[in-house]
Amino acid sequence: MSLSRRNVGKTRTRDVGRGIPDATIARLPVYVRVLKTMSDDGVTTVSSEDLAASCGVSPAKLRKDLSHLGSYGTRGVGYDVAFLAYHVSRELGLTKPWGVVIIGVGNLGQALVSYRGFATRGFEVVGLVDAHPDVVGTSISVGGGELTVTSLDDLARLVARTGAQIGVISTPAEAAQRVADSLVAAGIRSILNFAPVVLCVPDGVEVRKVDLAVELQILAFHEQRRGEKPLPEVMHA
Amino acid sequence: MSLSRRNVGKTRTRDVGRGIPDATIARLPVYVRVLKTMSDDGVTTVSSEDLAASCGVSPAKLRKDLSHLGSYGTRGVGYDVAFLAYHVSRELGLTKPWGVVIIGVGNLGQALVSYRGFATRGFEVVGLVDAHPDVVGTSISVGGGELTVTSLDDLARLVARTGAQIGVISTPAEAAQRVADSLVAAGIRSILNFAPVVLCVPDGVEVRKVDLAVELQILAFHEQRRGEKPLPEVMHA
DNA sequence: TAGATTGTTAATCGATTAACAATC
DNA sequence: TAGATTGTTAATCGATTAACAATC
Repeated sequence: MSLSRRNVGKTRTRDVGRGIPDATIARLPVYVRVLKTMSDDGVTTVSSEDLAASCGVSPAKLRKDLSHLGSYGTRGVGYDVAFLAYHVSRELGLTKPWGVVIIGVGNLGQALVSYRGFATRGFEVVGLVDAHPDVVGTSISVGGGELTVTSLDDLARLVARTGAQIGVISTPAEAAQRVADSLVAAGIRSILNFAPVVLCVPDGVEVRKVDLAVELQILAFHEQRRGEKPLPEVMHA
Repeated sequence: MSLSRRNVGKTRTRDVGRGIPDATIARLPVYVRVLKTMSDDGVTTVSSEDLAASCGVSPAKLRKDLSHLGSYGTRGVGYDVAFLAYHVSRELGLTKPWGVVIIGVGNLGQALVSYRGFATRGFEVVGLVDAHPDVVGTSISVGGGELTVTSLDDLARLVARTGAQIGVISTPAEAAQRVADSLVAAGIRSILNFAPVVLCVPDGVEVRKVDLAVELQILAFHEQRRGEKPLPEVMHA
């Protein structure tokens, strides 16, 4: 997490709108998704107990999380699903669509381009960038339309023209830092990094990292631990 | 994180080998990767300060993390890169390769299959599974060889034959829970879930979830916050 | 011995949890 | 009013940090 973020101004009684804990923010998207699904299914009201169960958290944690946003429930009744969905969405900034530029149109990049989950949750891929001359100029279908892959040299113009706010790095590790520098130079301050490298960026730029192999390695650790104990009846005799 | 994990047996003076904090475990893969890169670059010794900088953490945190594994450094000198890399790898269970089965060979699934990062970090894709009849029976090239996509009905046999320990779910949301049930029935106890759903699994099964849209939403939140303050000179006058 | 750097301690900070008063 | 459920409080737990004694 960014070192530059601190809880300043703790004097206020209720921290509504400010100083929402990072752990809470990371869970809000889950709440939004589950609430919208419930809403689509025709559910109008839900208790913290039921909503928490659907979200895979404890009711206490859910209520605590929501209390940071304000008071959107009714004691003795529960939460209005649509009403709460709206307010959590708004808090996350999902009322307007966000423009995303994807840099690196290899295997992963192309999978991301055609990932339905982006469009359905408020993100629009507005630009594709690659360094490879063979790929630049190619057309790729995104959602409804088509996008032409741009050269990395044209990134700043692309960002200015499309108003993109988020950059996704899906290049090989070697290229990632250079791409990050270009993104920052182009005015992007939110980066999602799939390359297995620690990026250096100036203060004020937010980087989130997804490393698929890291996730597998954490699973492997637990798997190994599980394997240490069992079969206790056959102690190498 | 799994509710079933607790720090039991705190009586020991040093918790080497047991009770490593979850936060530490999540960082170990980063240390391993950076150490291996350094080792490949011919670096033989490194201080906690330099290694921490390369890993994007503080030196204090790095030393604290490593202290949970044992005492692999030399005071006044630093850490032997290869030696430390080996021991952290071993702790994570990366000395033997792990078999991975990927369920859902759509866009994301195919990107995962051809992701170099798996093989290079100790994971081998040993099975591909899909529900769609058109895809079952198809051959897909993985690393060196080829794999034939199997039907979901044959999952248990596939797992038994290949000895796979980890299941990756890259299906649409609707199919994910059923796939998880099949994986558990087939004996898999480590699942990496890319579908945007909260999976229900029995105790003892470890699930990690990667939700690409969630990462973007967290970025959007911060981006929105950033946008609230600026341009203070032009207060809608 | 003097300088460097680890491994550990203790203090701080943030997140989770359980319990309950407020209130529909 | 009685029953239900939120929003808040206070206690607990775990993670981070800074400082330093141990020791190469």
